[in-house]
Amino acid sequence: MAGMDALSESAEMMIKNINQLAANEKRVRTSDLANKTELKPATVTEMIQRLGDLGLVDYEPYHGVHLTKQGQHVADVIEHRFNILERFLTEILGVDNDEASEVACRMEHVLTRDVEHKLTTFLGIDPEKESELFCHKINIEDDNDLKYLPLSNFKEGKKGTVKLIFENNELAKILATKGIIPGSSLLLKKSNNKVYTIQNDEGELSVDRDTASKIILQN
Amino acid sequence: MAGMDALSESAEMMIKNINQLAANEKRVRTSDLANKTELKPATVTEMIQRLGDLGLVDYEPYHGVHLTKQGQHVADVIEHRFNILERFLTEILGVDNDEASEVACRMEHVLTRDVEHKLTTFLGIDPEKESELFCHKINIEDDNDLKYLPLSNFKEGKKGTVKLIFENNELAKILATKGIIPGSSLLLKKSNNKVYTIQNDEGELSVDRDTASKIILQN
DNA sequence: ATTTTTATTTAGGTAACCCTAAATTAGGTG
DNA sequence: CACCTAATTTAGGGTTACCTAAATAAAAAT
Repeated sequence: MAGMDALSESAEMMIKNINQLAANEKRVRTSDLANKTELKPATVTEMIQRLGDLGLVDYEPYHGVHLTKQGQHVADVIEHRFNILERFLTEILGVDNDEASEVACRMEHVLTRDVEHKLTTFLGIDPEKESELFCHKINIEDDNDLKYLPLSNFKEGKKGTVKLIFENNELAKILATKGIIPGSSLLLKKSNNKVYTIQNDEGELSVDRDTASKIILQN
Repeated sequence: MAGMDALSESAEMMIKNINQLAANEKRVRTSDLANKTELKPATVTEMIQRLGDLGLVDYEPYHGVHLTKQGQHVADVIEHRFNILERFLTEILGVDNDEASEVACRMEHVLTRDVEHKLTTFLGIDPEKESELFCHKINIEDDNDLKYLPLSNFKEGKKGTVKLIFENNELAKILATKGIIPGSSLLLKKSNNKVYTIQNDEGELSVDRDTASKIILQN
């Protein structure tokens, strides 16, 4: 390939920013990039011209840029690395969000494929499958007053995801026949503190309180 | 302080190299640095002049350099970061030595104090105590193929020791009720990439993939 | 359609990092 | 001590990545 040499951090950042602004599919304008990157417009022009020469963006003077296939690939890799690093820093090390974001943004340019892969695995993500999807979903924040509760403490009408099922395998096996397995979701239709009626894709069933206390959900 | 702006990667590398060559306490010569860094002598001269202006080295034309107190501090920080990163990459992620060394050498310039600290703690080192000693001891014993892996990446039938449990306290608490706590051991009985059935002294339980990814084991 | 405003680019400058080639200095030798 | 050689520095050049100010093109307004 043409531009197989490592790109500079600046170049990679520009590509990343183009990608982020390109969400709305139209060409990205110089001034938008200047805003986002805190660079002067003239500097942006210069950069995107260079990226154009490298075949990473399609640049039409006075009419903005968009990423070429090659450029898109670079953006995807960078974004994935950023996400992985950010997750590692926040979830594993407990670095706070702003700092994690900054550090990840600097480290993303320095990761190798192998380290990226190993980190991904470490985070419990299957590198093969998820790599593509994961790239474009930054869902680190969102909810996260995620509560873990046994079904016995769930509120009527609430939907949740089964996270784990305690104790004996037998119970787990029986529940499994009704589609109640870790990872599945269900709705608590009714409960009166004695009988818990739940519904999922496969129908309804009722369990006693003791059983309910062994099914841990996340709402 | 004078040079409180972040140093460039090049500048930091030069300081690091000066420090490494200064083991034998005498002044470090231009040609030694040129050799070690793979830069041309003229380039080295230019760099160390810049570092001199910043007060990081004491430079006497034609007679080499040595680090000032300030420069020594920079070198110590960088070296510590390098060691920590290298250990993390090799011991925890299982990256092979050469690559770990290279990546660590690029990342060392990008770590913040906080991340450095948290990583140090993560490696089981008390950041306060060891910081000084650790700087100068690269004791990456090749011992072990001890890998840290999330339960979600564990092989069926494998036994392991729980090293840590990520993320939320609540989950950790729930798992603890079943004896899944850091330091305990467990066996992954079955897994199908969706449901993970584990066994320990206190019985069996099943967890979903997401939960499994938050339980880190050492085999 | 012409003018005005705004966006963009070009031109020209600075600093960090790299280089080669030419000058200079230090140190060892006869 | 003068000389030679090897180490070092200076001089001059190139690229990247920034900048400001001036020129130009596009878009908006009249």
